[in-house]
Amino acid sequence: MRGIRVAEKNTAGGSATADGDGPRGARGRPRRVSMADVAQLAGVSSQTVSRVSNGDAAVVESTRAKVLDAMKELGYRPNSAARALKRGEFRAIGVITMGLSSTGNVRTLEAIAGSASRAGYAVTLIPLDAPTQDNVRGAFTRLDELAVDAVVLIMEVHLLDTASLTLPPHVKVVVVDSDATGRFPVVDTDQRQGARTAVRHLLDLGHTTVWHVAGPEESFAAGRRAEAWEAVLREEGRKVPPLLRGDWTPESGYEAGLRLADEPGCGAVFVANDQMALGVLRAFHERGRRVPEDVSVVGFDDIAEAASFIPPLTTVRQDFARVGELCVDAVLRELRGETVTGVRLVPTTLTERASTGAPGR
Amino acid sequence: MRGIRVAEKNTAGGSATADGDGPRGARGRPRRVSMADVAQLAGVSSQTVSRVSNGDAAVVESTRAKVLDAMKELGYRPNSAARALKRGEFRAIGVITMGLSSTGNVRTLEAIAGSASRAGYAVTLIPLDAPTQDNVRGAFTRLDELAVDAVVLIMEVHLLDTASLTLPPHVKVVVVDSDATGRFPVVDTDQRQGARTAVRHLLDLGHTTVWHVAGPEESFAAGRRAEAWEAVLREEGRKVPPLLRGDWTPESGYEAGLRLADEPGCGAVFVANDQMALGVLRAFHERGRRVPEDVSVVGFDDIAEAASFIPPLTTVRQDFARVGELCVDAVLRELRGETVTGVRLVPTTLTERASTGAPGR
DNA sequence: ACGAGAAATGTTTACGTAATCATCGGTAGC
DNA sequence: GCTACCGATGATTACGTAAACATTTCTCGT
Repeated sequence: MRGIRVAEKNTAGGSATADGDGPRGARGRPRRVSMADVAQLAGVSSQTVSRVSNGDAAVVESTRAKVLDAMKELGYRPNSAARALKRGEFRAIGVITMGLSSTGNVRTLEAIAGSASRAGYAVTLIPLDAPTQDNVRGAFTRLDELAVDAVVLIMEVHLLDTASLTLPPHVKVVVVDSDATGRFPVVDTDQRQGARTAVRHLLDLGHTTVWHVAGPEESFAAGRRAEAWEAVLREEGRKVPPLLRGDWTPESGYEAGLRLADEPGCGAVFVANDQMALGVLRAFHERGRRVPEDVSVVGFDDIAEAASFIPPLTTVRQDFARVGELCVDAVLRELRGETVTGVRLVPTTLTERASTGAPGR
Repeated sequence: MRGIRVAEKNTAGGSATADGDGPRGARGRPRRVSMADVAQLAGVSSQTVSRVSNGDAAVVESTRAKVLDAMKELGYRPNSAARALKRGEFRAIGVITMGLSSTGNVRTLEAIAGSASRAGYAVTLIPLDAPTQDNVRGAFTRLDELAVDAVVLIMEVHLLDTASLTLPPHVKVVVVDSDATGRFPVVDTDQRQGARTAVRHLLDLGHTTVWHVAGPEESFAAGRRAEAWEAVLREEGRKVPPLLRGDWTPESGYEAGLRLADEPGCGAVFVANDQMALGVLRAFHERGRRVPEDVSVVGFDDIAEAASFIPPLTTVRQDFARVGELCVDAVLRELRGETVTGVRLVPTTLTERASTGAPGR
């Protein structure tokens, strides 16, 4: 048993209904306790029970107490299906993600769930097995059969572009990790600012230029980070080395790292995420390129493991909690009927650790 | 715009209702398309629409076609709230987790979401900010206001033990990462088998004994892994070194690693998860203890990063996908009225990489 | 003391679906 | 040709809640 009990009705004694041992349906199957049951026991109308249940109406203290007692005795719980039907809203937010493998998605999801919960909203997870357009289309098609009032899309932009999606008219949408389509509000980490900070940090340390291991081409975030990297170098009149591209995985970072290890002029690398940075560090380690003595490495994300890499990784910390908060905020505004547009960017902070240092020591 | 359109009603021309421009509620507010609207357009009763919508009743082909056409023209979508109210079930599974920071929780959640989706069930995420008993109690209290038919608890056992929780009587429960309380079905990775495999692997390589960095005391999984570690050593008549304890984080692994680095007799370590193993590897690296030449290290989980550690980590792979699958399976059985009891254990596999080798080279 | 007005509570109804029962038309058996 | 039955479809109703409207009770100013 271990301390878990199943709630029992009528624990306080006293029969709930006059005609037997609790509420029963047509076929004698025990029914859940409804407002009518509470109303009967409390000697009030079911509407008064409703008012007490929703807290907001004017009910005199003595009546409220009677109703609350009756609720407690019967173990009354509002039926959310009936509520949703009557109110025309579910108090639920759907989150569509392409898998939970990436730290960013997960942490954003977690923050959304937290904020939503605090606002009295539930979060329904709508996973996509594979990032195919068919799957995306399918998710959108089923959207209005799903019990959600709004949807947060955590998705790379190319899947939104190309699929000709049909959105149910009453479902509100907020997009993360994508650009402003003009139709939906967008919340995202300030990718440019983060990438600029990383590159400038390396230049400030005295490196003549900075190499870049980018994320996949389809990724909006990867594109922005690469753009900002190049922009800073050009602003500062530095040579722009050829760009290497990975797919966010440590393995792809390792591949890129092997190639960088063979570049004699490579003294500083900005890697587009921490997982790839891990691979880069391993490649450098295997090739005898010391970090940070020979090469400095900066990552992006600040995953839980980054502080324990060899060496501990200097990286751009994303504030996923804030992203999630803003998503929920935008969703709630939309549900209130406000028109929310534009892009809200969440700033990053540079976490300096041991993987960066001055060149040529 | 980027290819996203909002669905329009009546695209095929032809007015939906005789009296105006679409269905409207009492206050003229546009209403969602209901069965009645479809029925009117198709010239049948709403009951027939229901039958078509649910697919299972005997409807003649010509009638079905008429109804389907009308549905398409009006853009009809079933109202899940009304459905849930009528059927008395939500077709939704709640997942209660203590945060999504641990890889295991996330991957189990992901697998649950996938399996549930395939079975036509939605997944509602019920996050707990902090693993306090108040929070757990609160989640359980709100459970039957939430639109779920069943709940999967991914939670360390001590929180279940000590909190005197009250479960709504109609909500089915399945537990992960916990022991058999006798009340609920349990699904879990076979912690013992996994740990035994890890320890035996090290002994088979020729190590005289194996040290262990365990997870926190409150964790059921950590306890089982430590027990199995000790059991194997005793079975084999080996010396049982003192147990070190971490809290699953890389930092705690680093602390343990520093201490192990000072133990001259330590040639093999079984670390209870990969994140702590990362910390151990860093500590060994800093202290000049070569892995695997001087010390062998085995982890547990096989996180995405493990293959890119320095050196790549030999670790026990958990089959989270299978765990999620079995959770959903158990939940669905319970919902069908079957009585599901006992523990279902999912086997692990050892992934051999470069962090283990024969001793004393 | 009386009536206006407000506050508290009750009554009716609709939300959209699907189970149940009723009805209608056709068909096979005699 | 009549009845018994079956398959297809329609009509009614309940699920539990909350909005809208109705009624009752109380308070206060004159």
